[in-house]
Amino acid sequence: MKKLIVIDGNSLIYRAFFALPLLQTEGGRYTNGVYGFTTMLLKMLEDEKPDYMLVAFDKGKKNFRHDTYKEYKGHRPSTPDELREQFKTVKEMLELMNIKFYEAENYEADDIIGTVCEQAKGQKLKTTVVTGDKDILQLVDESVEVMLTRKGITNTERYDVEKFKEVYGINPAQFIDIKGLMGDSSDNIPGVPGVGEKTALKFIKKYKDIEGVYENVEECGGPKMREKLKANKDIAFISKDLATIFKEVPIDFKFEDLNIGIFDVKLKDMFMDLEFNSLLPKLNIETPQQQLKELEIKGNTNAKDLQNKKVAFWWTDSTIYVCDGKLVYKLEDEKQMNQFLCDESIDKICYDKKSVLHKASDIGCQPKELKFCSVIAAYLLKPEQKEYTMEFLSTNYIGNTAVCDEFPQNYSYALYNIAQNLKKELEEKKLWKLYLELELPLTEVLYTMERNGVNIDREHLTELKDEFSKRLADLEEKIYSYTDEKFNINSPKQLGKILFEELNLPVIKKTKTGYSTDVSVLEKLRTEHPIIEHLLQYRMVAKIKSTYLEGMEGLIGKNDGKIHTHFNQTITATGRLSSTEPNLQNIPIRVEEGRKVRKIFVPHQKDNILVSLDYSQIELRIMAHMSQDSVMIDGFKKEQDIHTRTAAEVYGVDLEEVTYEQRRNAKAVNFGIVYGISDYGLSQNLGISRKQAKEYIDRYFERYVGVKSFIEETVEKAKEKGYVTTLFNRRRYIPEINSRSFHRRSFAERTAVNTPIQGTAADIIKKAMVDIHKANLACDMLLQVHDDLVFEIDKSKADQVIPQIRTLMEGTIKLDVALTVDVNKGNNWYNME
DNA sequence: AGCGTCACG
DNA sequence: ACGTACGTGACGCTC
Repeated sequence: MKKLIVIDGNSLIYRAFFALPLLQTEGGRYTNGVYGFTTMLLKMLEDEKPDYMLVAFDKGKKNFRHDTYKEYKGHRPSTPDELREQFKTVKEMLELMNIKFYEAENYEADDIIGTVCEQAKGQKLKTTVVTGDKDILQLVDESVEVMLTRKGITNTERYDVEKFKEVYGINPAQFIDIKGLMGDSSDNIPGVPGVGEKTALKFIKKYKDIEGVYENVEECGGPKMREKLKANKDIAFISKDLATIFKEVPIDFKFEDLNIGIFDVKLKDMFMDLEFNSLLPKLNIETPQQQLKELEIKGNTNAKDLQNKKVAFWWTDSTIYVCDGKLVYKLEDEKQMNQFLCDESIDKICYDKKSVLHKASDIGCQPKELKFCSVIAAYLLKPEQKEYTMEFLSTNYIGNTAVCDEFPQNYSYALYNIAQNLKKELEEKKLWKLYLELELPLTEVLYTMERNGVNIDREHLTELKDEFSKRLADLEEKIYSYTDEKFNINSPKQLGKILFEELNLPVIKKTKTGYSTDVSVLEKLRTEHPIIEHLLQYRMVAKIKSTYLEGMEGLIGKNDGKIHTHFNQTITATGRLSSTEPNLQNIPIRVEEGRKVRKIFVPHQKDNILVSLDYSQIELRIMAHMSQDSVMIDGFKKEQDIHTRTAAEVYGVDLEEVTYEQRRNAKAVNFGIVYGISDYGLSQNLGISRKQAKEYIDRYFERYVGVKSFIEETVEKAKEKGYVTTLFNRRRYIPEINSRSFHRRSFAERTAVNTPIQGTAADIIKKAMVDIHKANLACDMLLQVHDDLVFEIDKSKADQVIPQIRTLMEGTIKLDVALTVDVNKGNNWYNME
């Protein structure tokens, strides 16, 4: 029989407060109530080893009993300040212990306890109520016992039905009749004057209940007593009502939520803060491995055994380990694994949902109710983290480093507990909605895109490769014609030696290790020597050939001739996706030669076309919305070219008069604004002096005062809170925002400005992807390139589907400036118009 | 493994 | 005096 412990929080804290000396920490916090409560709770966990636990608290001073009798508990002195502050501490501690607590408006802790005991009966649980309040004794029955604290805190007396009868000589249910007659001075329940415990017990033993007493009132006691009973009949019944625990408090909970989990690591810190040094050794936060020694592992489990459970699972090559928080089950048969994954009655927590979906697909199954993905949850909490290994998750969310490959079953158990803590923290930080409505559904979209893949025109790839190989050989020859001997052009070290030592060209920039030979340097040397032009060409051609042609070729699927990139959802600190093996988010487009690579990406069926829909100026639109800058909003409302408008503002000319040069500069400033502008950065980008760059920026801020104050406020808020957020509440911590190092602090400030913008843009397109996926349109989503979605669509359906996609993309969120989407289509990713 | 370089948004 | 524009990934070289 499973065991439930219900604790009367108010009662225990009060009792501890008055029983113990007024303990104080060095910092002046009062801790005696917390200390006594904690000691008791730890003792209960240790001695009773319950399966479930719950703590009930009173809420507010008033409850429904005041409606019938407004003097109820009227004589109670108000809670001392030294005690009041301790309730909050206890609740914080319970959070870290993963122990649920409840309070309900208009009810007392007793009523919650009564309600829980009642519901526990339906679950066939053995319940122990821990309290210092004798009123609770009325709940004692075959399945409920009460631990009553006596003097002190941990000194208790256990009341089951037998014990109760022995002490009082009546049934526990009759306790309220006793109370009705004798009243309770501490609760200010009046009762019948002149009737004490002895008399009350005598009457109730004889007549069963108050009703019985009044039916036979003429036989009771002497004439004086009869007089009092008759005169106070109403009071007696009201008193009984007041003493009766209400068992139908509307609280929402499931017993599985009350599972005893693992203490949060932070509990140790809390104990140290509270100076509970004597309790620290008791805290012995057990590792999953230690606990697993006692855990039964059921091999060759049938998936049916797991129905209706909430579980976490860990999938190794040939085995799925499933844990329901108590037991670990082992699924070794592929058919059983399949059934388990597809069973809609099983709530599943996994480590990495997207890889589970892929693995499941390999055994021909579409998992259901994969409700929790630990890596995604951890990513939203710490997006700047590089990896979310099990080691990371267990040290950070259950305070344990002992999970290891040697015992894969431990992973399922650890995961079960990790997930509870991740969820809790997501809720605390208001990230749950983002998680549940955006990131988790997006995982399925990304899985589908990865499975779809992009078809490749192999023949054309070969042609391009030949062409670029020939060009590379020509360039190589030309480069060597200027040097004494051949060298490795791809080696920056060797090239630096040739340029700056053999050809004696001026050194523009240095790297940590030697001369810099990057594009910006070569561009400045262009007029100095004819070799430079060829080097620039060589670099470009070599890049295209190695990265985009040869690199791509090796990743074409043998069976389907397609490329299946991996969209990683947990890499970027801002919320963007990333793409690897291959990276399809950086296929060349800006320079014609590179752009040709896009010709190899083609539809996989001849009646299909590729369609790309991209958000126009999404980041600047978000900046306009967030900053509420009137000039920027005006530009977008009038559908003006944003860079031209900026140039007109900054140079003080009409829109029509803006020159190409002015627009180019304005565009660079606009980009800079989104990046968290600096004069140095702008000067590098435009190839101008820092002084000049600073003048541009100053002029910009004169015209765009809303943007200026938005940037200042954003930095200010980051300094205050330590993090920044997007419109969808995605969060990124900026720890260095208060650094004493100018360099680190400046970097942090730019990050603080850029992240809400870039992150909101990421939120928006992610939402669009989820919406499009849900709409089940006649299209295959293939790629996402930050502000761009690429689809494959049947030619004959394109005119119908494209507007549907566009409407969804433009409608993801209502900003103060409209979101607009441009459409391009073609028979490959190059020919798009 | 870390660096330099360069492709994209 | 400081010395970078924001966010990524892949390649080749060097150690």
